[in-house]
Amino acid sequence: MADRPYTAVIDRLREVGLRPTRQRLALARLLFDTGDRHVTAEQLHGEAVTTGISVSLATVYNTLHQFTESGLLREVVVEAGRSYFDTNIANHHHFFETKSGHLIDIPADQVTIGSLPTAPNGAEIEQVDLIIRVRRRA
Amino acid sequence: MADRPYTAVIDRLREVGLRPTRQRLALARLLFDTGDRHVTAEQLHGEAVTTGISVSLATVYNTLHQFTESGLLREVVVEAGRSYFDTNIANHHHFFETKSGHLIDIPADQVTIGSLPTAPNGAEIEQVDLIIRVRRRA
DNA sequence: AACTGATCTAGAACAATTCTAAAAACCTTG
DNA sequence: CAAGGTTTTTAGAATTGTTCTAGATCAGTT
Ligand SMILES: [Mn+2]
Ligand SMILES: [Mn+2]
Ligand SMILES: [Zn+2]
Ligand SMILES: [Zn+2]
Repeated sequence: MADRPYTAVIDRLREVGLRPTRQRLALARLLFDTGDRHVTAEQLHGEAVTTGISVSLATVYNTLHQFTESGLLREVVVEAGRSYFDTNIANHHHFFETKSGHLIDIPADQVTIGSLPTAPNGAEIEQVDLIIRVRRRA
Repeated sequence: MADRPYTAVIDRLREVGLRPTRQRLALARLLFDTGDRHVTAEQLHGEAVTTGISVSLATVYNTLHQFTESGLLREVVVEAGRSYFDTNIANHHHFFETKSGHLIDIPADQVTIGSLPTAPNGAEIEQVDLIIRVRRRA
């Protein structure tokens, strides 16, 4: 990843059928080049701008949704007015720190969910979200 | 509950320190007189208006939040742009039908969550939300 | 009935997100 | 390597759900 740092990301986008445009590549690097993260659209847009990447907020939204539909990201809903996007697409759960709005991963093997009820009326389970809301003590 | 249908609701509001005003009583009856329900503010406002109850949307929001703070309701977050209020305050979980936006209760005893990880860094667990997202098959 | 704080209200304001339609970029083809 | 068709990006307007504001109304007390 030293002198051709984009090839991996380019391939990844091609695999899911998304053209590797300048803004998708830049956003992908912000998202995937460091470890797992949980970001909102405005956060990511802020980072891009700070990093000197010129990209519109509309494109950030478009890209986050495209990445989510392609399985590169997962959307986590914990607050009514805000969407988080999670670069960790492995099966896992979350602590949500109500006050700060921080999400913390819980590896799937640290939680045992047994005996799930069957989905109602021939519906199909898409995802199981476990969110543990915590409050930091004063 | 036949000829003095409001006394039960009045007492319930008094217990949590909320004055039994005309609009709070009317909304409480819409919420609690039939079985358990999951409603949004605008849904409830619509119902009130349809039933001939004159109440502003701001009051519906105020009331839902006051009821939630008082423990008469519980808020359920499943979609980024919308808040559901749940009249079932017993410990339980939810199916969420993505397409229709319907919530279906899962009694707590139908799910086994074992071995929860300890909350991070001296934080305190406030609530454990399990949401099973389902898609109805065509 | 008068008083006083609580509550209600219309409408403005707000925050996050989505939409629009025109410009720019991308990729294939000639 | 230019032209052409398609996809993508963009600024700004629009939309949605919710919250705020400040004046009017109401509930409970005297
Ligand atoms: Mn945000
Ligand atoms: Mn709604
Ligand atoms: Zn995560
Ligand atoms: Zn419920």
